[in-house]
Amino acid sequence: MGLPPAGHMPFFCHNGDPLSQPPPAHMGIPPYQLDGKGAGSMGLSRPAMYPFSAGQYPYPMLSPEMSQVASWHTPSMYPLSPGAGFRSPYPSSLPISTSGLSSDFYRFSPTGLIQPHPGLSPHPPHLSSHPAIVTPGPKQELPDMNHRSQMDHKNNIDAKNAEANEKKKPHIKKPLNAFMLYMKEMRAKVVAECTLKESAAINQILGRRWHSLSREEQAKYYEKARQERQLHMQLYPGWSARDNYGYGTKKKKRKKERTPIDSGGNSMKKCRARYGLDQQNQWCKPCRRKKKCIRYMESGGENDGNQSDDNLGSCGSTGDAHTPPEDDTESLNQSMSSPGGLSALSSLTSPGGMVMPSPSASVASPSVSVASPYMLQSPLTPHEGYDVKLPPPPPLPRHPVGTNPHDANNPLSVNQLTGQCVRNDPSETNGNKETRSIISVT
DNA sequence: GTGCCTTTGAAGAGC
DNA sequence: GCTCTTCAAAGGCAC
Repeated sequence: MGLPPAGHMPFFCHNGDPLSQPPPAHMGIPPYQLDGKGAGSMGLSRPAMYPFSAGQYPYPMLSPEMSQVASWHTPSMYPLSPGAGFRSPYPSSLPISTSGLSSDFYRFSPTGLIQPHPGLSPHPPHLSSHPAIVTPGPKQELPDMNHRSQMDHKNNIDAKNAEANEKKKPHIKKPLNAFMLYMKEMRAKVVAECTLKESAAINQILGRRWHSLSREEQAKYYEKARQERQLHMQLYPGWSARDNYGYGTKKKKRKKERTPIDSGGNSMKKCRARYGLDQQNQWCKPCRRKKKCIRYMESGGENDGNQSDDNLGSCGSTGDAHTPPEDDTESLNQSMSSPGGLSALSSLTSPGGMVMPSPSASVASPSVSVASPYMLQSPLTPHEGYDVKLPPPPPLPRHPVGTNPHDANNPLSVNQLTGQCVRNDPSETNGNKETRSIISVT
């Protein structure tokens, strides 16, 4: 059959090295990004794929510095975009164009300024063909001029068509969020660098890279996204995200249905319920990211649903067949019943260990996250206080891939160190994909 | 031809 | 206020 699920795909670059290795610790990954899912547990890494020292990071483009150069100092945001018509140049007449905004704002083309809302007036042809601003929707059936008389006879039908056309008004897409902007920018690079073309896999890589970005770099994307939202609001004042619900077809997503455990059960607790607001640092990463609890935690054992969920970003290597999510961090804590030992371990292996003692630990609070650069600008976000009162350091800091002691791919991983492990031969895993699904680290 | 996958973030609806 | 759902991009894949 075709490709394995993206979550189980080995992500290789041409040289066989794992993709998206996070930058070395010295490159300044904020501790709050060293969460399990975003880094370690996503496990895109391949077995024993950390031959390079910090200074030998094989992918310069993966380093925040380089990505920053590529991203922020190039006039065009999509230098690698093959399609010439991908985005028309943003008109210099727009004041916002000088603010460092990406060309992505073309999606809110200046034509939108002329026509603040597509529902108010017909779109000019060039706009209707614009792929990013509004999608043309279903193919429009132009009346055949030869049948005009017949059409005249069917004015009522025309009226209905008009109504239908009105219903088919141009689709105003949502403004891209920070991550989407980042993805658009970096996708081409990842595709060019790697053998992957499948977007699901690419997105996993980009998701990890996103987490490996420095706070400042992410903040730039957040700022761009914020500006894009503002522009979108200006262009389409009456637009609501709700307008796009159910757009196109009867498309109905049911992504999360594959986790039957969500159906309920006392054994499943959410992070919030489990740890409470006071200990958000122990929440799993998605919950922290969302600033709310989005994930059910199973009290014991694993299941396919969880695994698939936890395996996000996994390269699908043997070692990552069970990549411990951040939740597993805790479970590991419990199972080992030796926080001290873990601390020592993490200090051995994780930049988190290096980061935590940092005086800049103010950012160590997961809640401070990056995630809200807005917080830096606006006090409106409900995250005040996290800066003020630092929670005690989490029992086990998050680890970027390669430093996560739980990561079987890490030579210093718990598995490796404890000998519980896991096949680490990339050639084997590469040659026999079937073996990947067999491994389950307990 | 259509939906899914996969990521994060934003926003709306519902309770 | 919290939770859930949908959508935004992207392109290969499955049905």
